[in-house]
Amino acid sequence: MDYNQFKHCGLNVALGILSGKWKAIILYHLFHQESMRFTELWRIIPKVTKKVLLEHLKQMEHQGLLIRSEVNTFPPEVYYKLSDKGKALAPALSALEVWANEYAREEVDLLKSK
Amino acid sequence: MDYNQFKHCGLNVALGILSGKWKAIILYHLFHQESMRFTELWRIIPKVTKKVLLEHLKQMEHQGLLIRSEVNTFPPEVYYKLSDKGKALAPALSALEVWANEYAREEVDLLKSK
DNA sequence: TAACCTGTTCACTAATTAGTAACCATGGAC
DNA sequence: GTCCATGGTTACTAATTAGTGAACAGGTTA
Repeated sequence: MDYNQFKHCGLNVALGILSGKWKAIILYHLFHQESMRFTELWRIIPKVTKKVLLEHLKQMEHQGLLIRSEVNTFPPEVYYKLSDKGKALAPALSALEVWANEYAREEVDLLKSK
Repeated sequence: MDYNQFKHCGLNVALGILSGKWKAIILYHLFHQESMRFTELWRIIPKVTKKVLLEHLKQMEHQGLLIRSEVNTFPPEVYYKLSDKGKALAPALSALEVWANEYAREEVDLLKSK
Protein backbone atom coordinates (compact mmCIF):
# COMPACT_ATOMS: atom_id res chain seq x y z
CA MET A 1 0.00 0.00 0.00
CA ASP A 2 1.26 3.46 -0.76
CA TYR A 3 1.10 5.86 2.11
CA ASN A 4 3.21 8.55 0.49
CA GLN A 5 -0.06 10.11 -0.50
CA PHE A 6 -0.24 12.17 2.67
CA LYS A 7 2.34 14.45 4.18
CA HIS A 8 1.84 15.53 7.70
CA CYS A 9 1.56 19.25 7.08
CA GLY A 10 -1.77 19.01 5.32
CA LEU A 11 -2.99 16.50 7.84
CA ASN A 12 -1.92 18.78 10.64
CA VAL A 13 -3.77 21.70 9.15
CA ALA A 14 -6.92 19.66 8.57
CA LEU A 15 -6.97 18.19 12.06
CA GLY A 16 -6.27 21.61 13.52
CA ILE A 17 -9.23 23.09 11.69
CA LEU A 18 -11.44 20.23 12.82
CA SER A 19 -10.36 20.42 16.45
CA GLY A 20 -12.82 21.78 18.96
CA LYS A 21 -15.40 20.09 21.11
CA TRP A 22 -18.43 20.93 18.97
CA LYS A 23 -17.06 20.95 15.42
CA ALA A 24 -18.40 17.51 14.52
CA ILE A 25 -21.96 18.30 15.56
CA ILE A 26 -21.97 21.70 13.93
CA LEU A 27 -20.75 20.25 10.66
CA TYR A 28 -23.18 17.38 10.92
CA HIS A 29 -26.16 19.67 11.25
CA LEU A 30 -25.05 22.04 8.53
CA PHE A 31 -24.49 19.14 6.18
CA HIS A 32 -28.07 18.14 6.78
CA GLN A 33 -29.78 21.46 6.81
CA GLU A 34 -28.23 23.83 4.29
CA SER A 35 -28.75 26.92 6.42
CA MET A 36 -29.43 27.39 10.11
CA ARG A 37 -30.04 30.27 12.45
CA PHE A 38 -27.80 30.79 15.42
CA THR A 39 -30.48 30.04 17.97
CA GLU A 40 -31.63 27.03 16.03
CA LEU A 41 -28.15 25.55 16.20
CA TRP A 42 -27.87 26.50 19.81
CA ARG A 43 -31.09 24.74 20.70
CA ILE A 44 -30.36 21.63 18.69
CA ILE A 45 -26.89 21.10 20.14
CA PRO A 46 -27.30 19.97 23.68
CA LYS A 47 -25.27 21.67 26.37
CA VAL A 48 -23.17 24.12 24.39
CA THR A 49 -23.24 27.61 25.71
CA LYS A 50 -23.92 30.50 23.41
CA LYS A 51 -20.44 31.84 23.99
CA VAL A 52 -18.63 28.68 23.00
CA LEU A 53 -20.93 27.98 20.09
CA LEU A 54 -20.31 31.49 18.83
CA GLU A 55 -16.56 31.06 19.22
CA HIS A 56 -16.71 27.89 17.14
CA LEU A 57 -18.85 29.48 14.47
CA LYS A 58 -16.65 32.56 14.28
CA GLN A 59 -13.55 30.46 13.97
CA MET A 60 -15.09 28.30 11.26
CA GLU A 61 -16.29 31.38 9.40
CA HIS A 62 -12.82 32.83 9.70
CA GLN A 63 -11.32 29.66 8.28
CA GLY A 64 -13.72 29.84 5.38
CA LEU A 65 -15.72 26.73 6.26
CA LEU A 66 -18.91 28.65 6.97
CA ILE A 67 -20.72 31.60 5.53
CA ARG A 68 -22.58 33.90 7.88
CA SER A 69 -25.34 36.18 6.71
CA GLU A 70 -27.56 38.46 8.67
CA VAL A 71 -31.01 39.76 7.91
CA ASN A 72 -31.39 43.16 9.44
CA THR A 73 -34.73 42.85 11.15
CA PHE A 74 -35.74 42.91 14.74
CA PRO A 75 -35.05 40.60 16.48
CA PRO A 76 -31.97 39.93 14.31
CA GLU A 77 -31.73 36.85 12.13
CA VAL A 78 -28.33 35.34 11.48
CA TYR A 79 -27.87 32.35 9.21
CA TYR A 80 -24.92 30.01 8.94
CA LYS A 81 -24.27 27.66 6.06
CA LEU A 82 -21.38 25.67 4.62
CA SER A 83 -19.12 27.25 2.04
CA ASP A 84 -17.66 25.24 -0.83
CA LYS A 85 -14.57 24.69 1.27
CA GLY A 86 -16.77 23.35 4.04
CA LYS A 87 -18.78 21.17 1.71
CA ALA A 88 -15.59 19.76 0.27
CA LEU A 89 -14.89 18.15 3.62
CA ALA A 90 -17.68 15.65 2.99
CA PRO A 91 -15.57 12.77 1.65
CA ALA A 92 -12.99 13.06 4.41
CA LEU A 93 -15.56 13.30 7.19
CA SER A 94 -17.46 10.45 5.69
CA ALA A 95 -14.30 8.33 5.64
CA LEU A 96 -13.68 9.13 9.30
CA GLU A 97 -17.24 8.17 10.10
CA VAL A 98 -16.87 4.88 8.28
CA TRP A 99 -13.64 4.15 10.11
CA ALA A 100 -15.16 4.91 13.50
CA ASN A 101 -18.15 2.68 12.88
CA GLU A 102 -15.94 -0.13 11.75
CA TYR A 103 -13.03 0.13 14.17
CA ALA A 104 -14.31 2.08 17.13
CA ARG A 105 -17.83 0.68 17.51
CA GLU A 106 -17.67 0.61 21.30
CA GLU A 107 -16.91 4.28 21.69
CA VAL A 108 -19.50 5.18 19.08
CA ASP A 109 -22.23 3.12 20.76
CA LEU A 110 -21.27 4.59 24.10
CA LEU A 111 -21.64 8.11 22.72
CA LYS A 112 -24.94 7.22 21.05
CA SER A 113 -26.40 5.91 24.29
CA LYS A 114 -25.92 9.22 26.06
CA MET B 1 -25.12 14.63 -3.02
CA ASP B 2 -25.96 12.30 -0.17
CA TYR B 3 -24.61 13.39 3.17
CA ASN B 4 -26.67 10.95 5.20
CA GLN B 5 -23.67 8.70 5.06
CA PHE B 6 -22.21 10.19 8.21
CA LYS B 7 -23.79 10.63 11.60
CA HIS B 8 -22.07 12.86 14.06
CA CYS B 9 -21.38 10.23 16.72
CA GLY B 10 -18.82 8.36 14.66
CA LEU B 11 -17.34 11.60 13.46
CA ASN B 12 -17.13 12.83 17.01
CA VAL B 13 -15.34 9.70 18.12
CA ALA B 14 -12.90 9.81 15.22
CA LEU B 15 -12.05 13.47 15.69
CA GLY B 16 -11.71 12.91 19.41
CA ILE B 17 -9.22 10.10 18.85
CA LEU B 18 -7.30 12.25 16.39
CA SER B 19 -7.18 15.29 18.65
CA GLY B 20 -3.88 16.20 20.23
CA LYS B 21 -1.11 18.47 19.13
CA TRP B 22 1.24 15.75 17.85
CA LYS B 23 -1.11 13.06 16.56
CA ALA B 24 -0.70 13.98 12.90
CA ILE B 25 3.09 13.82 12.96
CA ILE B 26 3.19 10.61 14.95
CA LEU B 27 0.81 8.94 12.54
CA TYR B 28 2.68 10.32 9.58
CA HIS B 29 5.97 8.85 10.70
CA LEU B 30 4.51 5.50 11.66
CA PHE B 31 2.79 5.26 8.30
CA HIS B 32 6.16 5.70 6.68
CA GLN B 33 8.36 3.63 8.89
CA GLU B 34 6.52 0.52 10.07
CA SER B 35 8.17 0.49 13.48
CA MET B 36 10.01 3.14 15.46
CA ARG B 37 11.78 3.37 18.79
CA PHE B 38 10.67 5.89 21.33
CA THR B 39 13.82 7.96 21.16
CA GLU B 40 13.80 7.86 17.39
CA LEU B 41 10.33 9.36 17.33
CA TRP B 42 11.31 11.82 19.99
CA ARG B 43 14.28 13.02 18.00
CA ILE B 44 12.49 13.20 14.68
CA ILE B 45 9.56 15.22 16.00
CA PRO B 46 10.83 18.69 16.69
CA LYS B 47 10.04 20.26 20.02
CA VAL B 48 7.88 17.63 21.69
CA THR B 49 8.95 16.77 25.16
CA LYS B 50 9.31 13.18 26.26
CA LYS B 51 6.42 13.57 28.65
CA VAL B 52 3.94 14.78 26.09
CA LEU B 53 5.12 12.38 23.40
CA LEU B 54 4.74 9.55 25.87
CA GLU B 55 1.26 10.72 26.82
CA HIS B 56 0.25 10.72 23.17
CA LEU B 57 1.74 7.30 22.54
CA LYS B 58 0.13 5.81 25.63
CA GLN B 59 -3.22 7.21 24.70
CA MET B 60 -2.94 5.93 21.14
CA GLU B 61 -1.88 2.52 22.39
CA HIS B 62 -4.79 2.53 24.78
CA GLN B 63 -7.16 3.36 21.93
CA GLY B 64 -5.75 0.49 19.94
CA LEU B 65 -4.14 2.58 17.22
CA LEU B 66 -0.59 1.60 18.15
CA ILE B 67 1.19 -1.51 19.33
CA ARG B 68 4.04 -1.13 21.79
CA SER B 69 6.66 -3.81 22.22
CA GLU B 70 9.74 -3.80 24.36
CA VAL B 71 12.95 -5.71 23.98
CA ASN B 72 14.37 -6.40 27.38
CA THR B 73 17.98 -5.38 26.92
CA PHE B 74 20.06 -2.63 28.35
CA PRO B 75 19.53 0.14 27.51
CA PRO B 76 15.85 -0.74 26.92
CA GLU B 77 14.41 -0.80 23.43
CA VAL B 78 10.77 0.07 22.94
CA TYR B 79 9.11 -0.06 19.55
CA TYR B 80 5.88 1.49 18.42
CA LYS B 81 3.99 0.52 15.28
CA LEU B 82 0.51 0.91 13.83
CA SER B 83 -2.12 -1.72 14.55
CA ASP B 84 -4.69 -2.73 11.95
CA LYS B 85 -7.06 -0.19 13.47
CA GLY B 86 -4.39 2.44 13.05
CA LYS B 87 -3.56 1.40 9.50
CA ALA B 88 -7.24 1.52 8.63
CA LEU B 89 -7.16 5.27 9.16
CA ALA B 90 -5.16 5.66 5.95
CA PRO B 91 -8.01 6.48 3.58
CA ALA B 92 -9.55 9.02 5.93
CA LEU B 93 -6.26 10.72 6.72
CA SER B 94 -5.42 10.75 3.07
CA ALA B 95 -8.74 12.40 2.27
CA LEU B 96 -8.08 15.06 4.89
CA GLU B 97 -4.66 15.66 3.42
CA VAL B 98 -6.09 16.03 -0.06
CA TRP B 99 -8.70 18.45 1.21
CA ALA B 100 -6.12 20.55 3.04
CA ASN B 101 -3.87 20.77 0.01
CA GLU B 102 -6.74 21.76 -2.19
CA TYR B 103 -8.70 24.08 0.08
CA ALA B 104 -6.28 25.23 2.75
CA ARG B 105 -3.11 25.73 0.71
CA GLU B 106 -2.13 28.89 2.54
CA GLU B 107 -2.10 27.34 5.97
CA VAL B 108 -0.32 24.27 4.66
CA ASP B 109 2.41 26.30 2.96
CA LEU B 110 2.77 28.39 6.07
CA LEU B 111 3.28 25.28 8.17
CA LYS B 112 5.72 23.84 5.65
CA SER B 113 7.85 26.97 5.69
CA LYS B 114 8.48 26.69 9.42
C1' DT C 1 -45.29 49.45 31.25
C1' DA C 2 -43.38 45.01 31.58
C1' DA C 3 -41.79 40.95 29.71
C1' DC C 4 -39.87 38.59 25.61
C1' DC C 5 -36.81 37.72 21.65
C1' DT C 6 -32.11 37.37 19.06
C1' DG C 7 -27.22 37.51 18.37
C1' DT C 8 -23.40 39.13 20.86
C1' DT C 9 -20.17 40.60 24.36
C1' DC C 10 -17.95 40.61 28.91
C1' DA C 11 -15.76 39.32 33.19
C1' DC C 12 -14.59 35.54 35.45
C1' DT C 13 -13.88 30.43 36.73
C1' DA C 14 -12.95 25.58 35.69
C1' DA C 15 -10.97 22.05 33.16
C1' DT C 16 -8.05 20.14 29.97
C1' DT C 17 -3.51 20.02 27.48
C1' DA C 18 1.12 21.09 26.82
C1' DG C 19 5.76 22.38 28.51
C1' DT C 20 9.98 22.48 31.85
C1' DA C 21 13.37 20.30 34.30
C1' DA C 22 15.02 17.12 37.33
C1' DC C 23 15.39 12.19 38.67
C1' DC C 24 15.63 6.74 38.24
C1' DA C 25 17.56 2.18 37.01
C1' DT C 26 21.60 -0.05 35.25
C1' DG C 27 24.69 -2.20 31.71
C1' DG C 28 28.59 -0.78 28.97
C1' DA C 29 32.45 2.27 27.49
C1' DC C 30 36.44 5.00 29.24
C1' DG D 1 34.62 5.22 39.74
C1' DT D 2 32.43 8.36 36.17
C1' DC D 3 29.64 9.25 32.45
C1' DC D 4 26.51 8.08 28.75
C1' DA D 5 22.30 6.01 27.04
C1' DT D 6 17.04 4.53 27.05
C1' DG D 7 12.30 4.77 28.36
C1' DG D 8 9.95 6.37 32.01
C1' DT D 9 8.07 9.18 36.10
C1' DT D 10 7.15 13.21 38.95
C1' DA D 11 6.04 17.79 40.61
C1' DC D 12 5.03 21.98 39.01
C1' DT D 13 3.87 25.90 35.63
C1' DA D 14 1.88 27.87 31.44
C1' DA D 15 -1.33 28.05 27.88
C1' DT D 16 -5.33 26.96 25.65
C1' DT D 17 -10.35 25.71 25.71
C1' DA D 18 -14.71 25.38 27.66
C1' DG D 19 -18.35 26.91 30.89
C1' DT D 20 -21.28 30.31 33.85
C1' DG D 21 -24.14 34.05 34.25
C1' DA D 22 -25.28 38.54 33.38
C1' DA D 23 -25.85 42.51 30.18
C1' DC D 24 -27.36 45.02 25.82
C1' DA D 25 -30.24 46.87 21.83
C1' DG D 26 -34.79 47.73 20.76
C1' DG D 27 -38.99 46.09 18.22
C1' DT D 28 -43.18 42.99 19.32
C1' DT D 29 -46.69 41.20 22.23
C1' DA D 30 -49.46 41.28 26.45
